[in-house]
Amino acid sequence: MGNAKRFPDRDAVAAVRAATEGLDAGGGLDETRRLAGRVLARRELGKLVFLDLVDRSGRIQLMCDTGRIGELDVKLGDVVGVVGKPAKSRRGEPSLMVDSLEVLARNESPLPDTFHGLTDQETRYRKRYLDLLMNEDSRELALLRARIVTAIRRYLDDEGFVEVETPVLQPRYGGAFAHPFVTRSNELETDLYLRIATELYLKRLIVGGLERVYEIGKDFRNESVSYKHQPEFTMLEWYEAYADYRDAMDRIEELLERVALEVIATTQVSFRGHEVDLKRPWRRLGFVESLESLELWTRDEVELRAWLTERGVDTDADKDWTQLVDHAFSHFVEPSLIEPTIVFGHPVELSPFARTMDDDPSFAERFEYFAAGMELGNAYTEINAAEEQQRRFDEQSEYVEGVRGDPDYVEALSYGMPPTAGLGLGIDRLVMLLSGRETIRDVILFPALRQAGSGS
RNA sequence: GGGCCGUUAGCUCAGCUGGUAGAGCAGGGGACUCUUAAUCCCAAGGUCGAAGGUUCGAAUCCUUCACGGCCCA
Repeated sequence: MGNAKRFPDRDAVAAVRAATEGLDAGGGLDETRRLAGRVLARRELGKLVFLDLVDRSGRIQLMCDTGRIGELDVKLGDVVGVVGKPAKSRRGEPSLMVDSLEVLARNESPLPDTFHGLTDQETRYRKRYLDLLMNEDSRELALLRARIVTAIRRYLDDEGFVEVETPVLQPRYGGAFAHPFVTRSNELETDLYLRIATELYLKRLIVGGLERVYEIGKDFRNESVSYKHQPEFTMLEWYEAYADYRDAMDRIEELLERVALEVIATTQVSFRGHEVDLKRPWRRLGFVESLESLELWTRDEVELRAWLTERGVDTDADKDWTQLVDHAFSHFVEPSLIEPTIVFGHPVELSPFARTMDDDPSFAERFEYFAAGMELGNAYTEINAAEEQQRRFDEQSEYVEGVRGDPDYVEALSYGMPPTAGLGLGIDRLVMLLSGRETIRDVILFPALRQAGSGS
């Protein structure tokens, strides 16, 4: 006992529960089922012992007549394999009448409270295995996240996108405004950056003729954490040749509506006190219009700074108009975007990879999309001319300290890139929205925390 | 980075105005053949996050630090 290396021909707990459906209380089936999982409750009445067995699909009661099957040597938390017959107890509880029970793994450590579960946030994050073990919600959320990612992949695969992988370790980082993590390659004798975006590599693949590509993977940003920020997070980026940002708008609406219906069977979600409906079409709002309506739109740096200061915003960290307008938008507009909203037509200065509008080159064919006051992602018609990209890199390095061009990327464009639409989607935030979880740490199985002090 | 709150048994929590540590669950022993937070009896379980200070005396008051949570930047 306890030495088994496998337990084959297992049924899911949920399947056995379903099999008891038609039974009367006290009734049983004459068919043998095998279950395995963890024992999470025990109620003893002399020679009759009730155990609760939990597997990934659910929970079921085991009835063990020790007069018939012998003494049980099972502790709470042990992993067991059982053979028995589906039945209902006299009280009508779906059960398995156990014929034999085998301990497959021993629990050597005291379990958290079986009634309250594990509620301490810190312990839930640091010892996620205990959280998953004790809290059904937590298990369901992990499975929900997997279903969301699978549904996204299925949609993109069906639409002819190719899933690819691009470097996490990059000699030059780019594709977003963010501070990178730096590491070192001993063999290559060079510093490398953990990617802050996959953008520039994916577009090289469009140059190479892959036409529709996507990547779902981790990006890394060496910045502050909050309920919607973690240093490593999961991002979807797709690039679609022969399409522009309007095509991307249609596609993201379609994707999110479809994923919601597929995974939670509704487009209506509740998040941070907001009721949100992801059903298409979403509201569309011009970037300038969004600020004009708050009397916060101006191209004049001094004027904008004064307006923001008047409204109690500390602009000390904003070095130029670009940062001020970004600050104004994220402080005043973003939190108000509750229903799904596409905000389009950003100032060109904020958008170094986006093509300009035909009727006004000071604005870019770009949009960001929001729900429940939170940005979900960003998209644009990609610059596909090498000279223009180089010029925009040069302009950018005037605005933003530390931003440099990427000659290798510009060279790739010089070979000709089809007109292309690109889009990014924050997977963690989408999971937050669809699950109603209020912090990103809940939807990431192992969130980044400070190293535990001697105290805990 | 700032403000507020928290940290007591493996887990969930009490602990009053400063008087020297409590319960439930889990774990150990025992009773019980339809329980489901099973019930009942017995015994055991603690560096009160850490360090320093005030005091005759500190889980409790003060200071610093660590970690976490919420809000703000």
